[in-house]
Amino acid sequence: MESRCEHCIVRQFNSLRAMTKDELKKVSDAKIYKKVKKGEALFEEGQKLDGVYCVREGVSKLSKLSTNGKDQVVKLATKGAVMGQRSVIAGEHTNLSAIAVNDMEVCFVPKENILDALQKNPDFAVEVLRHMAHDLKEADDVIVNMSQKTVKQRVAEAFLYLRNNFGEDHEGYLLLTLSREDIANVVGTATESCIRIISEFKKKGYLSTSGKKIKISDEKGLVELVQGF
Amino acid sequence: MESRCEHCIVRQFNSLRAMTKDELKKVSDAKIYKKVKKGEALFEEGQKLDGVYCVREGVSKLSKLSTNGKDQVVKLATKGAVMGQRSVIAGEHTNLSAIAVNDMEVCFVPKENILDALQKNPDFAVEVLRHMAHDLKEADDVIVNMSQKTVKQRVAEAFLYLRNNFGEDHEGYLLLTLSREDIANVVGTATESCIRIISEFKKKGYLSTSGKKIKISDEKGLVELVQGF
DNA sequence: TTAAGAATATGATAATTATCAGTTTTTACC
DNA sequence: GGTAAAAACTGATAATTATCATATTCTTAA
Repeated sequence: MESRCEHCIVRQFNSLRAMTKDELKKVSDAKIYKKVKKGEALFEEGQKLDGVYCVREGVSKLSKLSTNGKDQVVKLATKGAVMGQRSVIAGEHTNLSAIAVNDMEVCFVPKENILDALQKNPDFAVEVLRHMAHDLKEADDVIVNMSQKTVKQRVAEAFLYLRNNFGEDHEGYLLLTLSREDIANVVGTATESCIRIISEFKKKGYLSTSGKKIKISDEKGLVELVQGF
Repeated sequence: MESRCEHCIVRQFNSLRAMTKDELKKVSDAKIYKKVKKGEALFEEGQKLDGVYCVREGVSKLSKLSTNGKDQVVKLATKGAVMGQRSVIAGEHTNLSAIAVNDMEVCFVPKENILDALQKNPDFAVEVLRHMAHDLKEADDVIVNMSQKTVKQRVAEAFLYLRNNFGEDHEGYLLLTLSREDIANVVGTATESCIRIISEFKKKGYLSTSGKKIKISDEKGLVELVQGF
C-alpha cells in the first residue's frame, strides 16, 4: 500500500514534519516503499547509504558487532523513526546494522532530498538538529547505565523501556516481543545471564509470562531495583 | 588575554568556521572570555545554559552522576571543542557537568548568536549537524565498548585514546595527566580496579611511569589486548 | 619542614557475571 | 501430527570485578 508523504501520519513524529509542501512533494515522488520481513536487514554496518529509511510500521534493532563477536543493540527504531540519518548527514558509512525485529514497512528517501532540504530550509535543519541532539542525550544516558548499573538493573530497565516505548495489550502483556538473545544484546550481557535474571524476576513476581508474552506485574519492584534498593 | 574570534585559530576545529564574517563579528562582540581553574565547574548537570563554551586552552571532563553516586565521564573536551551545544540546540537543561581537568581558557558565546546563525546560515547548520553526527557515532562506539569489552581492555583503550587525542611529550609521556579516579570514571570501573590494572600493565611492560607521568612503552601490547589476544 | 590530607597502592574477600555443558520446551516445516 | 532445529532454561564452575580495610607515597599549606 503506497500513499503520499503529505498525508502520512508517521511524518508527524520525525523531522520531516518541518519540510515545506514542495519539499515533501519531491520526497513523496522519489521515495520507495518497501516491506521488510522479520529478521531481514535494511542495511548492514559499514555500508554506504544512498538515503534514509522512514519507519511506517514495525520495529528495527540498530546494532553493532563488537570485536568479541557479539552484537550490541544500540537503539530500537519504531514507527516514525528515521534511520540512516546520521550516516547520510556525515557522509560516512553506517556504523550500525538495521535488522527488522518484526515485519516492517518503511519508505526509502534518497539522500539528495534530505541534503537539499537541509541546505534550503533552516527550519528543517534545526528540526533535524533537535532530533539528533535528543539522540545524543539518550546515548549519553545509555553509556552511564552500561557502565554504572548492574546487569540486573539493566534488565529491569529494559523491560520498563519496552513497556514505555512500545506499549502493552489490554491484558498488560508487552506489545513488542524480543527474543532472550535480543534482550541480552540490548542489555549487553550473556544470553544465559539474561535468562537467569528473567527467571528470578518471575519468581520475585516482577514479571509474569504466558507463552512468549511477557507482562510487567510489579512495576514498583522493577523501578526500585533500577534505583538501587 | 582577549582577541577576536575572526583571528582565533581554535575556531578552525569546530563548527564556528562555517560562520559568515558578519556572524563571527557578532559572536566576537558578544563573547565573554573566561579562565577556569583546574577542578572548577563550567556548568553542572541539570543547569540551563545561556550559551556555549568554546575551548581555547585546557581540557574539561563532561560527566554525569549515576544513581549509585559515581561519576561517569562521557567525553573529554579539548582545544576547539564546543561545549553545551547539544543542550542549547535542544533547548533543554544540560545532561552533563563540565569540570576543568587542568587550567582552562574558554569563550562563552550567548545562545542567541548560535540559534540565529542556525536559522540564517544553512552552511553553519549543516556543519553543526556534521559535528553532532560525529559525536553520536562516537557515543555509539562507547556504548559497544562499555558493554562488550572487559575492564582491562577498556583501560588499555583509554591510554591509547589519551595518547592519540592529547599527545605525548618528547620522552613519550602522555601530555594529559588524569588522576586514577578520573581514568576509572572514564572507563567505568572502581578506582581500585583501575589502579590494579595499571600496576599490572606496568609489570607487563605496557606502561611505565615517572612520578605522576605515564608513558605507553608497548603500544602493540595494548592494542592486542584491546582486540582480544 | 612538617603535619594533615589526598592520592595511590595492595591484600583479602565477596559479589557479580561469563562460560560450558547439558536438558527441556517451543517453533517451524514437511 | 511428527520431527528436526531453534530457543529457552538450568547447573556447575571459572573468571572478572567490586568492596572494604589498611598501608604507603605524594602534595600542600601552615
